[in-house]
Amino acid sequence: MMQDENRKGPWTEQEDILLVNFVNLFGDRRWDYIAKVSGLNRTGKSCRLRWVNYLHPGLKRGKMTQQEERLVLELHAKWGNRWSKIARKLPGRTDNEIKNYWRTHMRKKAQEKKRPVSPTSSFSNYSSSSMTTTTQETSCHSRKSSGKVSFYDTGGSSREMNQETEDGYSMDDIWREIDHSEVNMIKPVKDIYTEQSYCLSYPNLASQSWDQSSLDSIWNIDADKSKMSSFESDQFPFCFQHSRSPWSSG
DNA sequence: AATGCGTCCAACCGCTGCGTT
DNA sequence: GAACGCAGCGGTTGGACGCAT
Repeated sequence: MMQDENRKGPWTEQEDILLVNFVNLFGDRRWDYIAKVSGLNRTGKSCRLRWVNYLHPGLKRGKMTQQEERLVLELHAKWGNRWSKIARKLPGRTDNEIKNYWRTHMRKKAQEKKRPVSPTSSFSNYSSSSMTTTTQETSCHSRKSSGKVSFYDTGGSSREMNQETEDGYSMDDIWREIDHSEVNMIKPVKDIYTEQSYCLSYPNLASQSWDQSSLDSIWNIDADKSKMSSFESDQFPFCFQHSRSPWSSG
C-alpha cells in the first residue's frame, strides 16, 4: 500500500543534501530506487528533475551569454522545441532553462508582434529568416495527442522528425563532457552566491564522474546495501550552499 | 510606500520511448 | 509480440522577485 503521499513542492536543503548523497552513491539512473531508499518521500521523477535541473555539479548558472542565446535561436530554428537536444549543445544548460528562456523571449516577441511595428528586438535581427517563420508558425502547429497548441510551439520538429539524429549521446555523456572538457569554461563554483547567479559545489561529486569501475559496483545491489549501511545522513561527505531558496532565508 | 505588472525559475503533469520480462 | 515499468521529454503552472508607476 502506499505509505504516505509523496512530497511535492520546493525542495528543502535537507532533501537536496540527501539526494546528492544518494546519487553519489548509486548513480543518476535509478531514480525510483533512489527515491525509495533515500526516504525522501519523493517520486523518482521528482528526484531526477531536481538533480538534472538544479543539483548537478556541471550546471552553469546565471544569464545566458550572447553566444548561447544565438545558439539557442539557431538550434531552435533548426530543431524546433527539442529542448533537450538543444540543451546538449549548450554545456551546463538544462532543457528546462532553455525552455524557460525561449518562452520568455517568445512572449516578448509575440507582444512585439502585436504592436504595429517593432523596430528593435535585438534577436529578431539575428536569424531573421528562421525566426520569422518559426514565430509565425506558432499558431498552426498542434502538439502531441492532446492537440493543444502552445503559443511558443514552433512545431519545428516533433518526435517523428528524429532523423536528424541523435548525436548518439545522452545527458549523461553531456555531463561527462562538461566535467572533463568544459571545466575551464564553466567554472561554476565559488563565491558566486553573492551574485545573481548561484551554484552548488560538490567537490567529490564533480570529480567523480561515473567511470566504469564505480558503475560496476553501483549496479550491484549488495554493494548498494553496504553503501547504505556506511552512509549516515548526518555525516555528509561534503557540503554545499543554496541561495535564493525558500529555506535559505536567514 | 504601496500597488501592479512583467520576468524568471523551479517544479509538476502527461505523454512517449525504450528496455525488460 | 504483448504487457509492464521506468526514464526522459516537452508543456504548463505558480510563486518569488524586480521594476515601473
